[in-house]
Amino acid sequence: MLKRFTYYFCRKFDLLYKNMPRVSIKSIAKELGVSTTTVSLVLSGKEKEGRVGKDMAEKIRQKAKEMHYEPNNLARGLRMGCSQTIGLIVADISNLFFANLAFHIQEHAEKFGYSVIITNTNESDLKLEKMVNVLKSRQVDGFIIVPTEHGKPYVEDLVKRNIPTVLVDRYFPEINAGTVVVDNYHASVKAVKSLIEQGCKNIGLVIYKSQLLHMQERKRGYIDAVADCGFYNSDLIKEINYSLISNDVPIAIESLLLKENKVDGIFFATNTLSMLGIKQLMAMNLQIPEDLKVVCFDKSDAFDFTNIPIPYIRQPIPEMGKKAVELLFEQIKENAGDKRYVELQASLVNSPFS
Amino acid sequence: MLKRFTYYFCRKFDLLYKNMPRVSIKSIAKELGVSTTTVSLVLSGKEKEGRVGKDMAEKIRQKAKEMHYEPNNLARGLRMGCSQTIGLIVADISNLFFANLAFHIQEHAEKFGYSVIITNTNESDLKLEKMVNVLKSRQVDGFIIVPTEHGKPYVEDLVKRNIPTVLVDRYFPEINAGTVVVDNYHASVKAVKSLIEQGCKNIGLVIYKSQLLHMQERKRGYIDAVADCGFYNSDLIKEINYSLISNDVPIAIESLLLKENKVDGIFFATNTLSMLGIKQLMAMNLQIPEDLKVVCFDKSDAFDFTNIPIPYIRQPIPEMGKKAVELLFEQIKENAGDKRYVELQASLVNSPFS
DNA sequence: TTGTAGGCGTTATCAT
DNA sequence: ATGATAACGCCTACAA
Repeated sequence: MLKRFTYYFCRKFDLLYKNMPRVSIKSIAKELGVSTTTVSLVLSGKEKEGRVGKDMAEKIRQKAKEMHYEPNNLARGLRMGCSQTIGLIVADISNLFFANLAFHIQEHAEKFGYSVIITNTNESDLKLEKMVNVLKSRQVDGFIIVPTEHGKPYVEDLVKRNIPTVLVDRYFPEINAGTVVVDNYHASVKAVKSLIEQGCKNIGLVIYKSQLLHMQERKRGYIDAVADCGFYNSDLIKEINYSLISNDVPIAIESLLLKENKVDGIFFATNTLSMLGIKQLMAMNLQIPEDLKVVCFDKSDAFDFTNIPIPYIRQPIPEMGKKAVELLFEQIKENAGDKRYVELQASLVNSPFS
Repeated sequence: MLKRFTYYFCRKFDLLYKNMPRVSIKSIAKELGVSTTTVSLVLSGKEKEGRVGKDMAEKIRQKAKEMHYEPNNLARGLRMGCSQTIGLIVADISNLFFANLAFHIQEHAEKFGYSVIITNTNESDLKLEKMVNVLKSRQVDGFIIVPTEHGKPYVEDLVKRNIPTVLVDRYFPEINAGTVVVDNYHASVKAVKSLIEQGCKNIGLVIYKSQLLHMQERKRGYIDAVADCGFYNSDLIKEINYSLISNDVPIAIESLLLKENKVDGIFFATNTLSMLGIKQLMAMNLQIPEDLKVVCFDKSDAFDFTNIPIPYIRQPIPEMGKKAVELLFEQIKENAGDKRYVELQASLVNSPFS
């Protein structure tokens, strides 16, 4: 990827330089007739070890404030070899799950003086590759990634190059990257069992068609749970193509309700699927939970909107974000060999009484 | 703001340098026995004007790919005086409206080789100030800001310093910054009129208590619309404190339904307010639209979830994001004097049949 | 306690 | 057509 972006706009700075001379450590030093070393020492809080005079230090701080000095993080990053920046790659920041995740990652990273550059893949492997390169160019100190369906090679490459990398939500067990996921298998089991306990015998599954392990685990959880009660029927598993959801979910729902299937419960494996699915159920005038019981993976805003109780699996998003940042910092700090794999437990929540 | 962040982690690079020497223009040059100038010229696509030999150029590109060269944007930013980065400050990235806005800003900025650093204020003025400084330090080429209640001074300061700045959603008309908003006044009028057309005579307003102009405009639109029909009654305006919404919205709703008020329609001025409000209406077992008609500002995921038709004002978020980036680039390119003010029209949508 | 100088990776200017 | 060099702003060994 050597394609370079054209720099349309930078000419502006030819002008800017003359109008507004950037205030730098050097200009402060000149102003006070001291060396840049002294100023740098003071302004980066190293005056203690740096042995700078008490009054000198005060004078410098004073002047810096007066001149509205702001450190240049590009220069510092260049010098120090690290940018204090995290690259976050998610599928789509406008999805509530990722937006929440991003929020918590940011809030936690900020405490350590780190900023976050967020980019979207829109589930495209190509875009993942591109974004990895963009962020690499920007010298991010590490990556937090929600990988795409076939994104493994790009993640693998990062790990091979010893670039701090943490996977969230989705993961590749054979790759030695930091990993933060929920226990998708047991979460699914829990969800399905709850339907069974309510008396469901024909439970349908609506899930994405994907090789990604987190989806496979959710499916496996479903299968084991229904099989355990002798209710397994592969016709009740509806695998939806990501790019065709709006079309395929209603079809799947209708199929599940045909008389040969006649499900009495449905497990939706993601929030988007559940949104579309329940909408379809409504359109078909089915009463939840009277006619049909439902349980979902991930909450949707919609759930506490109605008076229909829709139980869902709650992933601990704040913890996931926090853990992801923690694992990343571990890698950034010390280039340890083995990365940590963190599995969090999800809980079953009965909306809207949560 | 001279407080400096401590650099916990950078020692890592003392190691890294030895393990994995960064491949730079210089290392490519050395490898090929040419000067860095030549390499730079080729790799930044300036070989045409730069008059570099056809075969030389090819050799360099070849080598660069072979060595996995990635340009260092920190260095380039330092040299060029611009970072190809936009600082985006929103209230809360986990809110669907801002998440959507951020998505479209990113997608558009990316086309020009720009990255976006997103930060949240959580509606705190202090945090806005902090974030402006953080992003300044990172040498962002410009700001796109959703300001906080009392954020004016910080925006003003940016503008005074000639730093490209665009306000979105909320704005200060007396500040000469680029501005992208919807016509909140007419949107509100439209919303309220639609209730009136459906026969409502006692229309309540649930809105944030805020001096911000966009809220004031929504309120003004409501007032003018009801006054125009002779239905104005100030008791029907409920102003909610942002930090107390979960508490105050239900109270407001209940108050609107007391027999002395007995509203037959409610206009919610934001999506968060509508979520909480409608939830409360449900809890009170009121049928929409039979018992009470409703209209909202901004959509919520929830709306197409039920079979209840909930009309809402749709802000053109993709266009807003695109326009914001455009206005920003205009400022970055040429330090023009007057900034543009762009007002977009919002439309009334009848969910779920949109 | 303070100063000097070199270099991080780029690009721009000026030579050759 | 290519090269040498300086500079962007910062940090830090090493002097003084």
